[in-house]
Amino acid sequence: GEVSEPVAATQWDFIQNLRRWGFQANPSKRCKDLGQCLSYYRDTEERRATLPYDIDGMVYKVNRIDWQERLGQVSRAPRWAIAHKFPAEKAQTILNDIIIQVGRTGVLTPVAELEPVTVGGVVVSRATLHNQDYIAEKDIRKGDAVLIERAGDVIPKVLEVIKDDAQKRSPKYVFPDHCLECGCRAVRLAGEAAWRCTGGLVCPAQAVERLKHFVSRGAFDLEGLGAKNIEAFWKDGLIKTPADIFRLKDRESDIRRREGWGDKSADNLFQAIAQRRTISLERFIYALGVPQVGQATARLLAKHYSELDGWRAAMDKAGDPDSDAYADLINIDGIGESVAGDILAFIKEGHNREVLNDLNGLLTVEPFKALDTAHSPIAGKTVVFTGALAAMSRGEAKARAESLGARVAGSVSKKTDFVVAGADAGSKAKKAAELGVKVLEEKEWLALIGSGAAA
DNA sequence: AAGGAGTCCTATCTAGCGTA
DNA sequence: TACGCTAGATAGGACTCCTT
Repeated sequence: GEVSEPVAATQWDFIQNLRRWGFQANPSKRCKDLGQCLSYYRDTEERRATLPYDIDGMVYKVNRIDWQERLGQVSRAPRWAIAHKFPAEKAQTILNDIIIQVGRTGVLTPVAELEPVTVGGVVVSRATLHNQDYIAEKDIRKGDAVLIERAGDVIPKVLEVIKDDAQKRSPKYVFPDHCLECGCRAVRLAGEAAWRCTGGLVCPAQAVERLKHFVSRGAFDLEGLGAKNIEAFWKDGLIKTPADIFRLKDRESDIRRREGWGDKSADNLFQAIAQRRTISLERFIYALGVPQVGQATARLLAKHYSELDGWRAAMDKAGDPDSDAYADLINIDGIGESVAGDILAFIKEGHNREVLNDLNGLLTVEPFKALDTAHSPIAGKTVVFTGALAAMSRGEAKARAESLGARVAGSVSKKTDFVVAGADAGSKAKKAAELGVKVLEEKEWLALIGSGAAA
């Protein structure tokens, strides 16, 4: 922040002054050379577990502030300070069981149930096993002792099985060839890693996951109706299909009586639902949960077909692979045979047709609106966000950039026009520097999009 | 007032599709 | 081949609202 006079001439005195003024400061030490730095690093790593808070590493800083100023900074990273992170913490535990989760597209994902163990200050009890091949490659079996790690200090990962020759192991894990939720046959298509349940909307797990997707942020964005409530409402028969959400008002008294529900939460829910009776075509298409059709692809379809009725009519015609309608679909930049196949199969399926017809009478789907980007300074540019922004959430920043006609990408490449770096910008800012991509600080970015005035 | 349940958001990884 | 997009995984912190 701003100070009326320099706080100190050195980093060390700066911290001492802060302490004198009553601030709490992290432990620190003055070192005279690299060796002392590394030895303090090792000391700190040993003390890490006993600290009352989590750290993932430490920072070395040049002590003299006039030297700090002289060294300056490159893009976002100061040349007078550098982080030294601890290696990811590992832990050993027992893999009690392998369970199978069913996703909204029917993908069967194996998850390890672990004997709870503390890794880096956090109790881990589950970890994804990704797919059949992952389990086979590491020869993971029920009851094994396993080594786990929190990758990037967040996601738990099973690294390897710790083999003990004396120990008798359970038989090799056999991946199920049917869905454990609905009993339907499961298939693994050639060239794919995943097994899929063939039950479609008949499978309760898929039906619920589809509903969760329908109300999620990028889709209908119904606050007050998250994953837990969808499950509960489904179980109690309040919501079986997406259209039921818009008929919930008929069951209002049931909902107000529910445990954990008061007037405030019920009012909020009904208000959110009422607001979403009108929705943009791109959100509507995304909400359907067609495999391989995420936000970007839904937008392409909305843009190309403009209106819901037009899109549905075109998809019906495109069922014939020799039709012009099919050629038109395939010709959309970003849509190939595989994606088109999933869309057409979805539209053809009976349950999905019922859902679409049902929703038709309950909702107003707005035609696609082209953006007015004539005066936008960032129209057509590709931007990547990294680090934490102070002024707004990542989602908000993304929406703002997109509403101004920019594309928001997840990783930095040669095609990136600029990177917006918030606090703690990491590898992406580094990559941008390597590629010579322009890096904007948050302040510069806000100035560029003229956010000072905007609400 | 405190505690708990639910939601939202973010981080990272694996895998497959589509385009240039 | 490089890159963007989509999907499906787990955990934790901030926040809101309900119950006790």
